[in-house]
Amino acid sequence: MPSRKHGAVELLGLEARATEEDHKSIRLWLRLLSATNLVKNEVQSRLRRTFGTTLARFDLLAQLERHPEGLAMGPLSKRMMVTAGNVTRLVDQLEAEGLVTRVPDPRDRRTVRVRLTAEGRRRFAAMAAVHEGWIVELFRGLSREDREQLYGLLAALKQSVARALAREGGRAG
Amino acid sequence: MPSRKHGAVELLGLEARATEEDHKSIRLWLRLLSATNLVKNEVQSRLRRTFGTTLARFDLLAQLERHPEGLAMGPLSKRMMVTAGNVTRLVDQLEAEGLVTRVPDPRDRRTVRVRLTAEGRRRFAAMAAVHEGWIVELFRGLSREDREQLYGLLAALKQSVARALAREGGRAG
DNA sequence: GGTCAAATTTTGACTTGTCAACTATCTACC
DNA sequence: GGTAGATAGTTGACAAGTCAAAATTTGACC
Repeated sequence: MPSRKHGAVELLGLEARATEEDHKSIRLWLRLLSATNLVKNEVQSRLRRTFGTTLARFDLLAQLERHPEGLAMGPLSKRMMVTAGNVTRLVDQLEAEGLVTRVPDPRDRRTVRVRLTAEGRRRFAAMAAVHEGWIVELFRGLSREDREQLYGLLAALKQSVARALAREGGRAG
Repeated sequence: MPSRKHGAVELLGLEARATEEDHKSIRLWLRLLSATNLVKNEVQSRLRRTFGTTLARFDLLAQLERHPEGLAMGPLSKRMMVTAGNVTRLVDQLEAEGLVTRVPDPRDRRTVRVRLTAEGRRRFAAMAAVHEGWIVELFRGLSREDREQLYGLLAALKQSVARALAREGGRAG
């Protein structure tokens, strides 16, 4: 039966191609992770050497700087993409250093708003300027078009993940 | 002096445009970080729920799987992009679980080669198949062209960072 | 052949992160 | 207005990461 044999060969071809595509997704993910780690490790090490601080603290200050009215722990942890328990302790430290304050919310006594102090704003501004220079330098090898394409593709990736999680969530909970 | 005034306006325009581009680099970096964290947090949580393991251990096993002859601590830590001190303790745990072994190198008694045990190979294979499915699903919303473009742009980014570090290293060390 | 610097791994002290359990408060409903 | 369940934050136990200092071995040079 030549037609059956032909069909089997085609099926095998399809399967091989699918597997090939799957491996490509893994390689893409590994490359995404390693590119990010490359930048992150470098920024981390420079923040430490130059300002004696960490990326987590810098990130926390950056979030607060964009919200002068302050942010509650919950939203703050969402924006930082870490758990609330982690943020609690970061805020403890930054509060002890005098860079942020906890302001009780009169409307809801469960929540606290975290705000930059004047000193925190001053210190962050100094670091942010230098930090921006580092990033510009590290990304300088990409053309403006490359940067814009990458920016767009990362948005598409975030959407892709969000949709996958929605499918998952719709099924399970 | 209209020409001088005109020049000043042009200069201002250039500076504003430069600052604009700088901010775009920062936004690109933040988006890269958040896209990566999105995937990483999800994979991390699934590895935990499904297999009771962590991304660090999974990654370590994955590196060893690609090197059946074993890897010394140094190269292993470079590939995982973490410090050797960290890898020492991860290997301690995986060795205690019977998934890897430390093999002394007869050529150089300072180094140890870390290898997968049969059990380690078996366990990793089971996890890797499921893991690949997760990644494929999370990246499914990107077209094949998008994935290939992203793959290329991430390579360009890694090169850009490497060149920036080389410039830096050439100057400082 | 001895010494001194470089390389490899480990260890200790610390920060960042997770999860699960706990406390306190709020909201909705009876 | 009292109770039940959801929501906000903190805490404890632990995993994963950092750096710097120690221990051991190697290699090169005099």
